[in-house]
Amino acid sequence: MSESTAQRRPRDSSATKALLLRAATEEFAEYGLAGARIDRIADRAGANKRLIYVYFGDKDALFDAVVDEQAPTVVKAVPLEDGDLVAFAASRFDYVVANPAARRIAIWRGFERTEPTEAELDSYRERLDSVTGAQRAGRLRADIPAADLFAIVLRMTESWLSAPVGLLAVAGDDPMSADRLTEHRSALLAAVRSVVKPPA
Amino acid sequence: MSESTAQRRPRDSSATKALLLRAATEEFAEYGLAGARIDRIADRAGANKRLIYVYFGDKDALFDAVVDEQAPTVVKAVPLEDGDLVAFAASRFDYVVANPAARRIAIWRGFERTEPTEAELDSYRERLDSVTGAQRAGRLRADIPAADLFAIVLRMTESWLSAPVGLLAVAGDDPMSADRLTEHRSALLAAVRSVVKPPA
DNA sequence: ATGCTGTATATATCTAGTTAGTTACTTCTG
DNA sequence: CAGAAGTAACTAACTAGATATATACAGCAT
Repeated sequence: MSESTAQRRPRDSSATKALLLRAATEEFAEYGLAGARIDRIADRAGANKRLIYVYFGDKDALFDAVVDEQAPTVVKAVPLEDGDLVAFAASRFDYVVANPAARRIAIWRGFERTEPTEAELDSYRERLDSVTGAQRAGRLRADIPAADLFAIVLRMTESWLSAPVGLLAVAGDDPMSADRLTEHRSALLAAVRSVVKPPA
Repeated sequence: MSESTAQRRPRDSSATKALLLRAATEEFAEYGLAGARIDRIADRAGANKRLIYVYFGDKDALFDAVVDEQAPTVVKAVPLEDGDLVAFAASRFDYVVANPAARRIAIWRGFERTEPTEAELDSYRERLDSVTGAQRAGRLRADIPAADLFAIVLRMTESWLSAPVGLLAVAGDDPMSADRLTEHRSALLAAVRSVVKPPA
């Protein structure tokens, strides 16, 4: 009977590997490194547990694989051009709304791991250069160091999504509805504009 | 020999309980709920594991106890008076620098748990009222809803401490030195001032 | 001595990682 | 083109070590 019910997917190692990575991303996003369960990842992927060890190594290596895939994806999806931090904030907000897992992985990564990769360093260097350039050109305020300004704007984009549940609960109904998100988005952008504008 | 080496503390259930709670706070801050180990908590406290179950119940209940103690402490330490969000930001930044565990617990709590307590709701209500009042009085910009403004400022205070390691790494040397923290503090307050100022 | 505070030790459950296989596909050979 | 031989993808069942929780016992204080 298993032949009729459990339609088996054709054998394809790279497809299976991709499914596992996807499942791992969800699982780690939800439970973190320590809370994630290897068995659950295999189940989510509809694949056998053993294949995780074949394709990725141990649990830590799998987590690394997830992080290593996530980071460049975000960087590409959320560009920072000419130091335009307002556009950056808009883009990042949209991205995080659409991909909640990305933010959670990033946070957990910050908790569990410490060493940034070389690619990561490069991408931050690039972003800081962009900010510094815009500061020199007078398009961004220059009384705040580039790194500080960038860090502040970065966190601002997550304010609503990482707000304490208690705050959201008293803030009115369904803080995550499409309308409410749109409302917050404008608020966020107005705030970012105020922060980055060069003083008159 | 254990009698001679391990100078025994006099029996005092409430002192032991407090030690356990303290130890649990550190442990949970460091590893999260799933990553925390009951044995390590008992060790840290220099108390017996069993007492955790006697005084608090199971692991989850212990985590709740930690959270329940943490929240009011932060609220008291970081006041919001007359909707003065700049002073609030300064105070919160200082508090979080001094108590890194508080922030980590709060984040983990946001991940693992969902239901806010009634006391928590009250404290957020109070804070929002304070912001709304200041908006009406023209001391804060009113084009951003109180909840959004508060959420944004709240996250801004953590920008530096929760910044990605990669960013901090390329931002110059020792981002957590006293001098650097002072520098960021002024940057933060300047940014908050810009955000909350009513448009001219 | 009696109840509260504390300890040492057991148990039962979980879970990461393994071992030993089976199933499907590919390729070579007559 | 059959079909044997080889290989890659996959699976189920297991193990060794952790880990949360429970039990049985010991000392202190009133």
